[in-house]
Amino acid sequence: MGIVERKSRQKQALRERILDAARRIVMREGFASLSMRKIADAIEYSPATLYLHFASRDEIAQALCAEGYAQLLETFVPLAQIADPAERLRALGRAYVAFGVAHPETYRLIFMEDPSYTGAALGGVAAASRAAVSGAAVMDADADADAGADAGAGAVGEASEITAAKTPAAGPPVSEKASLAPAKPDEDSGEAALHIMLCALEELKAAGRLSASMDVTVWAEAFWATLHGIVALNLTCPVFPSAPLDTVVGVALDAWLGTQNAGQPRGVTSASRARKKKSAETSVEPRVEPGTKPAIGAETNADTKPAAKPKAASA
Amino acid sequence: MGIVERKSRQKQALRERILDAARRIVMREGFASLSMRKIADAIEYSPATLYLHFASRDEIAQALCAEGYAQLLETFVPLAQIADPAERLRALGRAYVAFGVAHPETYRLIFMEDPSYTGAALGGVAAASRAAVSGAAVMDADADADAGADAGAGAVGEASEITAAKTPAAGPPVSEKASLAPAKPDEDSGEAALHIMLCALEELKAAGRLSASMDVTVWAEAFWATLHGIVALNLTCPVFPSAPLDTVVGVALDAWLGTQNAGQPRGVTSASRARKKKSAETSVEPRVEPGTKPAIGAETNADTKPAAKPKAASA
DNA sequence: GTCTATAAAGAGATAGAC
DNA sequence: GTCTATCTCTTTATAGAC
Repeated sequence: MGIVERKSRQKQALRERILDAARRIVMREGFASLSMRKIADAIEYSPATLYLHFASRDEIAQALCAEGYAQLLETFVPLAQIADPAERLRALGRAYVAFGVAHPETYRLIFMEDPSYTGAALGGVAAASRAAVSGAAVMDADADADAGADAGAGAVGEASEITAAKTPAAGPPVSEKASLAPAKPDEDSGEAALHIMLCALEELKAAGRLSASMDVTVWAEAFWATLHGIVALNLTCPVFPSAPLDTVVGVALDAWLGTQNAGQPRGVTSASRARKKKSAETSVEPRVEPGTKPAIGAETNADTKPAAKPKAASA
Repeated sequence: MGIVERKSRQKQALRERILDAARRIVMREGFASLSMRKIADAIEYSPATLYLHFASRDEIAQALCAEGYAQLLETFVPLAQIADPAERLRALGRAYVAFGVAHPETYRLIFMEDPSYTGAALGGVAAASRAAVSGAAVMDADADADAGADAGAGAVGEASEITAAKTPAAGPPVSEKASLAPAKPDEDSGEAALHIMLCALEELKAAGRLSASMDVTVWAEAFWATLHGIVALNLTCPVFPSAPLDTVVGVALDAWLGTQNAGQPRGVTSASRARKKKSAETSVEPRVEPGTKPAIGAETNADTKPAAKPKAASA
């Protein structure tokens, strides 16, 4: 029986190579210019071979999307343990923007390209959010969010392994993936990511720091829209952030979460912070260069913004 | 000389027909599937003819963008006269979202497609905004604004000229072009539209209703990003507004402009309004069906959301 | 499983006749 | 100015040899 297993492994390996190549092409040239031929060339196989592993270009795109959602979720998980819900939301917001800026083409693919891609991983999120809002008490949800549980450890530092483990398609080694659920790229990581935000919001409301009459889901969607707008404009509008992106994000967070700096991590008064914080601001997500002008943080494994325009198909 | 004029007119007419056809195709099938051949078929000319009027597909796209910006500006102009700056910003925000929802493919083309398209009409906006912030007093520009004159006929009244005036990059005296500025699609309507918002913001600050230390430009950009995010998610994310879009927009406006309903047009208290206003809400822009579930207002000349996915090029 | 070869469709853009 | 005809290039996807 070892033979079939080996073959299965080989097949799986080629599948991964295909996805790897596809991911690289998307990051380099944008999703629009991803083609079966390019993938085939990149992995030095014939185009026909790809169809033995994926039924169509679209299926590859879906797989890439799932990876993207998982990747985003990974940046969220370690932040889920921040105690203060407002501060946690701030961190999540910054991480979200940082993710979009660091992986422009991935973000584009996931959130700005095709409704069917965006919807695929978010299909049940509406239902999920409603469930969270209605029934479950504030904290019960993080039962599945084991990340936050043991995270009782230090600030952000400890949980990093958790996320590291859930890397993409860690497939074989993961054994019981249930415990590491958020890592699986083929799971609905998108919902999980939004769920983290929703939970923080619930706590915020429970703490009385959000109008009791406010519909949490609506608030969350509007908040998300703000973050998405910042990322999207940043990727699409060349003149968008005339000020450093950090500043814009800060203003937005202040608008949504109030100007209070209840949390400890930042030591600037809200008033002075609102205007020009380019210097003192320290972002929460790892590896952010505070002084960077336009980007929030981009060095790690970042998609390079394609020089070639991501148009449909130019001659 | 009448002959050359006639020929010029005919040439111009064909140019318009080309653009008309292109616009229809974009609205029906999305920009990605706009091709020279389709345009040629639509107007019953040969593809080669198109190249006598436009150097490339890209040039046609640029022209469509300019039209789109002008269209957006037109919806802004009548709102520019709303006296209270906060209320004006609310109206502008709602109009912006309504425009995006009513003309999804146009909005996509202008703000979500290619940076070069988005940047073309917004090139100088950063500089312009800075100029507005620094030098000119809040109201000074309305001297030369006759643009709103004919437009102002309708609903909101008299002051529309004010904003219309500041349309172009203010730099060279507006003189003759200013008169018809908002209508001309080939002018930088994009800047003008954003400028209207910027002015309202300046007034808001001048009225002391915005933190004096706040950088207006940053605030404006973040505010814009929120609106853009709402529209963009609405167009791209199938599950986005779980609540009526109106509600989400309302929450966002409350977050940015405070919860006060200083203006008169809406008769709901801010508290009750924030949660479920699907019924009582009356939007400011014309022709808005209050009861509509997902859309803010969509019947007039709306792009139909293409059934075919606006992907790159599917087989 | 993987290949070569190719079908079928579509794109942008141009040459040159009229 | 307009057309026909065509070049060149790209794409997804499949058939059938090996």
